[in-house]
Amino acid sequence: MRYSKIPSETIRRLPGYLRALIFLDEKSREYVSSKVFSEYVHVKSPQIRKDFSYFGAFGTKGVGYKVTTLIEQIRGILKLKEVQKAALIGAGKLGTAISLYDGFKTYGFEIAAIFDISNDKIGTRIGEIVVEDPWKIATLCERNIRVAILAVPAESAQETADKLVGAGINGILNLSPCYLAVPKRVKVITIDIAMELGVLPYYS
Amino acid sequence: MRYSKIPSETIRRLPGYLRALIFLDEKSREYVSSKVFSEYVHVKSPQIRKDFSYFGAFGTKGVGYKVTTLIEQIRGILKLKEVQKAALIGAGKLGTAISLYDGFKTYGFEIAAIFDISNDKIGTRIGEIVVEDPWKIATLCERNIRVAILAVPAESAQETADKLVGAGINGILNLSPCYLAVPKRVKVITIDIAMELGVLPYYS
DNA sequence: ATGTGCTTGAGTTCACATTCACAAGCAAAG
DNA sequence: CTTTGCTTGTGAATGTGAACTCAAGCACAT
Ligand SMILES: NC(=O)c1ccc[n+]([C@@H]2O[C@H](COP(=O)([O-])OP(=O)(O)OC[C@H]3O[C@@H](n4cnc5c(N)ncnc54)[C@H](O)[C@@H]3O)[C@@H](O)[C@H]2O)c1
Ligand SMILES: NC(=O)c1ccc[n+]([C@@H]2O[C@H](COP(=O)([O-])OP(=O)(O)OC[C@H]3O[C@@H](n4cnc5c(N)ncnc54)[C@H](O)[C@@H]3O)[C@@H](O)[C@H]2O)c1
Repeated sequence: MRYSKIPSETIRRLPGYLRALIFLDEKSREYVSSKVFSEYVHVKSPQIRKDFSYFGAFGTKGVGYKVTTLIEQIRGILKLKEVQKAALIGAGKLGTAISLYDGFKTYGFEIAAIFDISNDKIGTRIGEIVVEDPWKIATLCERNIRVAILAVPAESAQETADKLVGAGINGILNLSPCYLAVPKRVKVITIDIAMELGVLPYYS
Repeated sequence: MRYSKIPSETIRRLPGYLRALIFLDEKSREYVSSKVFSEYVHVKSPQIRKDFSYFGAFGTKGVGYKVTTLIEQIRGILKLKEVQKAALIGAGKLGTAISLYDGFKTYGFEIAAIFDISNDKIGTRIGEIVVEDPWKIATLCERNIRVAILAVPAESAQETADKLVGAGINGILNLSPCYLAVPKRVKVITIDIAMELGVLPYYS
């Protein structure tokens, strides 16, 4: 069947599916049924089948889904097939940890540029990448970088976001505890680690 | 009116409301209407009013909500009134950044203990806190620590979570890219920063 | 005291997401 | 070839949350 609209919640679950599938692939598992997969991703099996069915029918009845084709399908849907270059703004404590983190490549991201306003940091190397002056953010578009990770202090987050928008970026992962005002064409995801902790005591 | 069930989405929004209200309070704003508040939290105003109304009627018609009482109310609902001590497990790159981060106190959290398995780290100080051997995790309960932040490698995440559960913890913030199996009484929140990035290209 | 303007609180409607249930279908064995 | 057992894919039912609306109510001006 052809679905006209895909629930945003389905999209939100896909990266989690991808992560689990890559894990299964590394374990050389060839096929997985929605029932078994359910254990890995903590999503009920009818939900998993429905999610996949929005994009077509790529399972085999009686057998399950082939892990490698599923990985390819999800990569295709999420546009993660070719490596996406990302910029990191703010090489402080959190920014440095992130720039040295290798978990981004699971999703096809590669940190390709780092910017920081501090003179102590400009010109130094973090891993393989030389830290640049923020005015060079304007060159991101011509360097084919369309995604940015924002790890600057909250006070500077909006102005930096404005620069990024001006540079033609179309996605921002914001790690500061604040909302960013951006044009509709730009997608922002905000992760406030401390804020997430805030709900824990409620459930205790 | 007395509501029997509070939507989980409402609870999820409360820490964001709290953050914005604290910001307004610092700016010495005394009252805020749902319309104005809407701009700060990016939630539509009828939604905001409904969320608050689940817990009672603490607004004033024609005027809005008093910022300070709202802060107290939300702190009460989320059980954030008294300071909650938290433990950090894993003093690596990410763990160190987190332990030096002061944004947790907004929500009444204070990192009160740090554990790491590396001999190079045990006994050293991060900020004011001395890094301890993980076997001491068992003492958390008697030290009145009920919440833990998990920043160990993914391979060790489950075993560490088991130790934490054994120590009587009832909330875990998991920063590793994996699911944790825990008893129902323990609430786990997993934040996989890289995974969140995964949806960005889809929306480009 | 009365009117004006604005905001809350909540019942109702609407939209979206999850779950259910089962026919359809493949694989492997007999 | 047929049977058996399991799993998919999907319409329909259910559940959950968001949005809309508007009567009720407070503050302040007149
Ligand atoms: N450290 C954490 O664990 C943690 C956790 C959650 C959220 N955060 C958030 O992440 C952000 C960074 O935190 P941090 O602990 O790394 O802070 P930090 O002070 O260690 O680092 C901030 C870095 O940004 C640079 N910077 C400042 N203004 C800039 C600008 N306009 N352009 C480019 N670079 C600029 C500074 O030179 C510094 O190197 C903050 O918004 C913080 O609230 C941090
Ligand atoms: N660095 C990042 O930006 C980043 C981003 C997202 C997620 N993560 C996740 O956070 C976790 C930590 O990442 P990191 O970059 O800080 O790694 P890291 O290797 O720098 O630090 C891990 C620390 O955990 C300690 N450790 C290992 N096993 C332990 C155990 N059983 N008990 C106690 N301590 C133990 C190690 O000694 C080390 O100090 C990983 O799961 C990683 O996937 C990191």
